[in-house]
Amino acid sequence: MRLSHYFIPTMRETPTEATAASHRLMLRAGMMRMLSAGIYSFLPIGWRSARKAMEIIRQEMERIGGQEFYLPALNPIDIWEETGRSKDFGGEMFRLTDRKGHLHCLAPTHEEVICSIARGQVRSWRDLPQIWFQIQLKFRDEPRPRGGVLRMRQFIMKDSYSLDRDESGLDHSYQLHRETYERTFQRCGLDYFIVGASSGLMGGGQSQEFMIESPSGEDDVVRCDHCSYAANLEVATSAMEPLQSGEPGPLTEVHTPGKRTVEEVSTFLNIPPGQLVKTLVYISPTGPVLALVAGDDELSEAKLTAVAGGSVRLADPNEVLERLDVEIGYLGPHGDHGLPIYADLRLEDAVGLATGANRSNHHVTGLEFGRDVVPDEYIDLRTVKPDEGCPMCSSPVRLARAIELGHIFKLGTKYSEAMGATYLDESGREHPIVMGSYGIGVERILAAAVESGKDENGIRWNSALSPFDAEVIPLNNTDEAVKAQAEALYKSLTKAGLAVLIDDREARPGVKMKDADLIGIPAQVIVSQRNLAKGKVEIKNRWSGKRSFVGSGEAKKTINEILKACLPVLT
RNA sequence: CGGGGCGUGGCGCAGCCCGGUAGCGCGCUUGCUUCGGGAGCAAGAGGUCGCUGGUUCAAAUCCAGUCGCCCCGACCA
Repeated sequence: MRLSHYFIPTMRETPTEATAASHRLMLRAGMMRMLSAGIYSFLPIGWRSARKAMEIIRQEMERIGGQEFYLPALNPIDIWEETGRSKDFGGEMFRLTDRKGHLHCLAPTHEEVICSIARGQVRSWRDLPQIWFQIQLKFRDEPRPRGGVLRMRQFIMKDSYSLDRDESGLDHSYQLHRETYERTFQRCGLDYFIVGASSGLMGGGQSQEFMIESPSGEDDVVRCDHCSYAANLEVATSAMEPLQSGEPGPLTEVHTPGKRTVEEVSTFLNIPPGQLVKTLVYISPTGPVLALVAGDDELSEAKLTAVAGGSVRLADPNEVLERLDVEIGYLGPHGDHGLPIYADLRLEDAVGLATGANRSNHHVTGLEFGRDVVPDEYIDLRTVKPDEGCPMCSSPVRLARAIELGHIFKLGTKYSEAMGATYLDESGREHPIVMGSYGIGVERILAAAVESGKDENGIRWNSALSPFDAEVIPLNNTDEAVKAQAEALYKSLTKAGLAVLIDDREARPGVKMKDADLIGIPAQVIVSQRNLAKGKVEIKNRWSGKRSFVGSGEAKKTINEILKACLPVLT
């Protein structure tokens, strides 16, 4: 392609709204432009990279027998009503009405469409297993799009679905995806890691996320650098020390005027925060529940969700007052509230604790688990903090920000049961199809690659995702000899099968070199009077900055060496 | 949803308090010179000051509303 006629609107200055590094560079390098919050247009070089990422994904999916579909983004709302997810997604789903007044939505994911196909066409155990995938637009009305391409309202996702006859089939399909995702991200050159995760709105069982560390990320992860333990903060555990109990004693009410928070009560009563109990009221699908954690711990809503049987939200102060007749800040778990009680593991057998007295301006001391409070269940409810012991090896863990690149789920039969997607086994008995669901964010691959390869001059693409293999740069194309050699190189390299860009613009050398570094193509072929006089062609490796001076006949070989050096390898 | 910030040529910004000719840098066009890390000189083009309404002789500027965008937060009793 000729830069004189190819549309790459680079920017010297960065639009103010871009704060994430990948966002800034993708705008400056002319890869994309924003149309509206969370909605971006891909420009030619951005789209070339996106296509390369999608092609890697496609090859890896086909390698495990995945079959590519192209499913509708516009869905009748009916299938979403069948599974109850119209309600679950709520405002996050774009909805519209057709001219006949029928409700539709723009699909945020495609389990329902897959099931609607499967229930009509998959009849027999002989039809299973299947792996169906697509690379398609997804629509989610995110409350807060951000980070450029990192959280969008319209984005490209590779989503695949496995259909199996039983759990062991699902295990196998899940494992295939796990392996193929590893290959995919390795081929994209991303330093990913895998974490155990909560399955959120998708429902179902086991789930893992493929993450990459980045300050622009939105997920908090716990990582151990000593062993390989890694987990989303929502579900991470640690080798936590048991609660340090206070002195055992009788339950005693104390006057604590105006002291509501753990900090205030702790200071006022001169009791360490760890010997207080936080009593939280959550609204679960089955009604309000009490959740208890130590005063110096924070509750993980994801963990509570797992035991409460559905998404939970903190009750607001008025709800608590109406329901329990206690002001928040003075709530305690003792006394008969008539609600299910879930207590964090650290509280088991703890004695001599302080908590609210269930009466305004009063707390109690001497609270004893087992005597004053008998929780329905002791479970892990707390959020891990930095430097706590790794649950695998006890070394201190650290917290990091990460971008979620992909997510794999074992769905089970949630959707197939709701939508009647069943098959008949050998003995003629009907069973729901056992499903898995697996996603990869295509734009996030690009953003992650840009972030991890960037330097102070711009993007450094690896060969796998680079929009072009080489850029020929005639530094002074008013010089006929320079121009002639550049053109000759452009033609011969292109003929040799490389994707070549030539900067044939009438621009000054500095401009061309700055733009080339910004765009980040791995090999730069610099043609100039200076090099010509020496009978050499200059080839710059964008990653290392190293320049080689070779005869024009060796240019292709040198470029191929650079491309090879910049090509991620499977480990 | 809550808080904060910002909307002025393609991009980055000033002007707004204190109402009166819309300005700067980059980019763009033309010419000449220049040509290895975002050139110099000269001459140009380009703006309903987000939108609506109000106050006023007069509004980018003051007031009200509205839309859009960015950042932080989203209840831890």
